[in-house]
Amino acid sequence: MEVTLKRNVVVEEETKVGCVGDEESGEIGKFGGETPIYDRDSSRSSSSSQRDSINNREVPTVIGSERSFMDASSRPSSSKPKNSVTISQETQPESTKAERFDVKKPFMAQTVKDYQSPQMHFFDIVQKEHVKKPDETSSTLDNAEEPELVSLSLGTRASRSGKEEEANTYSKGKEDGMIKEGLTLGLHSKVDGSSSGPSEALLNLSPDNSFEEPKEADTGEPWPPSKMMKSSANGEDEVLPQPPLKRARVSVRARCDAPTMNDGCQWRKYGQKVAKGNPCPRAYYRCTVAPACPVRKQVQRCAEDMSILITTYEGNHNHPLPMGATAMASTTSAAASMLISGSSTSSCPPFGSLASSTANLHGFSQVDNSRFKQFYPPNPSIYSSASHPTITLDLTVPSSTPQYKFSSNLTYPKYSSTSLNFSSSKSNTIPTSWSGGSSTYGAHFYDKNSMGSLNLGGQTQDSFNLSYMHKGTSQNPAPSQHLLTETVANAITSHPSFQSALATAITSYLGAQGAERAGEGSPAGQVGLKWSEQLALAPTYTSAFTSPSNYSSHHQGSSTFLQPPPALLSAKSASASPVGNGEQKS
DNA sequence: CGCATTTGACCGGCGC
DNA sequence: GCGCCGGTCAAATGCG
Repeated sequence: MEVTLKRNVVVEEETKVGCVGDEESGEIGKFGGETPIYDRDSSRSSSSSQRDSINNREVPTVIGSERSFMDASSRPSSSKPKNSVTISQETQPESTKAERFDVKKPFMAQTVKDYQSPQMHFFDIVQKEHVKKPDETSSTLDNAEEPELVSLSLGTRASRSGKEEEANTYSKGKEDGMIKEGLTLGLHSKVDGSSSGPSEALLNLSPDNSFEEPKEADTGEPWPPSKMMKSSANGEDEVLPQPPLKRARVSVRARCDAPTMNDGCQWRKYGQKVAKGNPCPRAYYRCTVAPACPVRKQVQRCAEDMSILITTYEGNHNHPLPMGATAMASTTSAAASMLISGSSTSSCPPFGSLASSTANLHGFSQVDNSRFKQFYPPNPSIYSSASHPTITLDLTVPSSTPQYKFSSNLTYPKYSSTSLNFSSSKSNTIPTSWSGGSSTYGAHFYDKNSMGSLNLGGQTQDSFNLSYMHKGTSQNPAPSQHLLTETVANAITSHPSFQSALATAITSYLGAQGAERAGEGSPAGQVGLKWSEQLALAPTYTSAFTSPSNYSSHHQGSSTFLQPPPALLSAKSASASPVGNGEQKS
């Protein structure tokens, strides 16, 4: 939470990637002068210190420190169902928070407004589509909608039941809020399709889960392959006996002094361990915004560069996200969707035809490998564990102004990993490029939706992967980085998922900086806000990506659309199925 | 007193 | 089958 994504965001896969470390947890604390996250004693003290730091520093941040959320919003322990998440909540800030948010409140309020309208619009569109194409959109979608939004079940099989239960549980708790959630869920389910339904699409990193998880609701949780296999077997899914994928992960590298990045969600630390590849201890957090939220995150310092904090997200939120959390969630979800669609898709039928997915993978992987390795040398260890497809978002930016270049590097054996590198050399200022892309994309997005085809993913991906990636790879096996960059940039631009990911990343990034600066009193914060606003301005795009946490669920839904949920929509649209996992959606 | 964090133990997957 | 390793659990601890 720290919020301070100061500059760079580097994406990496697992923490393993870059870190070499030397230090131990205690040392980590050194960073930032902050409390060492890992260090026990220090941590405690640190915890307090962290808290303080968070509170104090982060204040500027939109959402607030984790802790603040914890306190403010429902705690898991309390298990009280949250009430519907309403915008007001977003603002959540309690009295304490209020202080923090003073500056931002106005912005937030406005932002919320901005989002609402678009979202509403979005929902309408979605509903229309469903109505129009009941058949095509998987049955699941229909299901979801029909009853109440609540039913996430969608096409997914058994897992669904379990998931639904959780979802229900969760929703039950909130009865009041239920409706919204229901919507949210419904959307997700629709969108996601397969996915785990309940959870928000945003974080739905793992397609797999979505299908498989029988029990828990959460999709987020990791399923052992065996389980997955079983479930699949039961199910019908198109899921072939593919090797079970574990949930996709999205790792974000950012420079931060704080022990953890302030992503707007509430997290509770449940474990810490030293991973083999990195001396720096890895901290395990689980989302406490909702009691049953399956989302987990791993935080680890990069040994090489202690200032770099690698945060890996896994799972989908099954609850509305706080405003602050939206950006990150969107980013991660988008990245995940990309990953899924691009690479791991195969595992997830919903995402697209296997063939397409496979093609994507290959293309993607190739590209990455050949070209992007440059950016990120493949680290064998990284992928080794690879049961988890991982996308890395690199937020480390050398210059104060975030530049973005995308490099996707995939080395990937089983799973491709994609990294979005904002730090790269060529840079377009985010705003410029982004804005252009976003707007364009947004238009695109809606169009498609309006058109009724949800399969952004299918076509998009194909086009994206095949066209861009392939071109790059095949045609230009060894293009200069520059070419690569351009190619990638183009691809990204065209690809919704990338865009969304980029947008969110940028947004979050700016927001973070802005927050910091704001805290500092510098105008920069405003800039960040403005930036967000700009994004918001584009109704389509905005709604999808920047929507406030409250809308997160909605947001997800929207995002889902944005991202291509593949096959479901397109290829499989005919079939009922799939579940769509819409998860991915960004 | 309540709660979050810490941390050792435990579990399951994977490779040899 | 064994060991390694990642990830999670849960009792203990300490803070507010």
